Amino acid sequence: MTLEEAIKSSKFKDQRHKALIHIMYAAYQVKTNINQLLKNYALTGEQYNILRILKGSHPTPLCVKDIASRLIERNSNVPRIADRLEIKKLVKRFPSPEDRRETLIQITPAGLNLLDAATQAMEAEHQHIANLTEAEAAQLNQLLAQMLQD
Amino acid sequence: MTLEEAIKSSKFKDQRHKALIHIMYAAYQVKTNINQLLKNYALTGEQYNILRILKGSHPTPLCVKDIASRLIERNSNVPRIADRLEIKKLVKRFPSPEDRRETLIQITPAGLNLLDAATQAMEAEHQHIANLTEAEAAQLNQLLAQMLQD
DNA sequence: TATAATTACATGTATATACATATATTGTTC
DNA sequence: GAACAATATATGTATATACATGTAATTATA
Repeated sequence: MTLEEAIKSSKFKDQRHKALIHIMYAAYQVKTNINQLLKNYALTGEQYNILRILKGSHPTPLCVKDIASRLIERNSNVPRIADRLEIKKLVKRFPSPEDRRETLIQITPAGLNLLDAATQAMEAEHQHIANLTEAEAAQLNQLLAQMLQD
Repeated sequence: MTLEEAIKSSKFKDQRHKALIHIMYAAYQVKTNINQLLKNYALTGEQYNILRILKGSHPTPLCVKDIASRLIERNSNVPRIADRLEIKKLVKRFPSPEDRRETLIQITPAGLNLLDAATQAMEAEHQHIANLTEAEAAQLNQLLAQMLQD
């Protein structure tokens, strides 16, 4: 479905205005697709993102603020998402011995297993979602980078 | 800030994978920017979107499902967002005389005034956010449309 | 070193998202 | 027209987002 069909409107002030709406529509489509896929693993998008970040540093645990600094959506509430991961025993949590204000979070073997399975499915899905050649994707990345620079 | 700086990572499988993350990052930046601006009008992004949709059909009211069908985020809960707009007297709500299952929603004069002020600020902001020429924006739109097709 | 400022995290509240279920109304079929 | 199916909205629950506030630990400073 095109953007115009999706929002039943084609009244854009100009191409730049349309591009802003288009980006939000594309992001929603991508997110929805990913969330659907992750339901097979009983994970939400943010839970998956946090597991992926923790795997990146594994076996070194990360504190809450280091996880937050790697998330796109900075206002996600890492302590509460970690609560849910901990209940499912996908991460464990313990106070930092060096700075007892910090809570260190580490992915468990169960977390690694689930993440690997989800990531495999995700990569297959990514190929399906992004109907672009590598050259086109590179151009899209260049335009997005330029748009966001100030 | 570039995507890589924002998420402290540059490990992408390929350009297509990066493009998906990039789109979600760009959308987040745009949304955050817009939400900040709308705080001056005590509106959330979704409240603004619904007011804009209602203005589009004004003075004809729209039922809940027609509003939902024009939103990018389809799972937004229109009845509850309408609750909040109604409390602020920005919309009024009444059962449809033709089909009493439907609730018709209409933007009030106060809603129109607030929306106009917010929209004016929004348009100025849009020019600032999207650091692209019209030709570049058109190219971005083309790439997004292609990415989302089928 | 006592006090103040800062930092890190947890928690509270409002809103939104995602989805399931309930209720009222309308449409369909026999 | 009665029974059933479909539709429209409302409501309930879990999670996430956005932001304010509280609390403990650390750092800075007088």
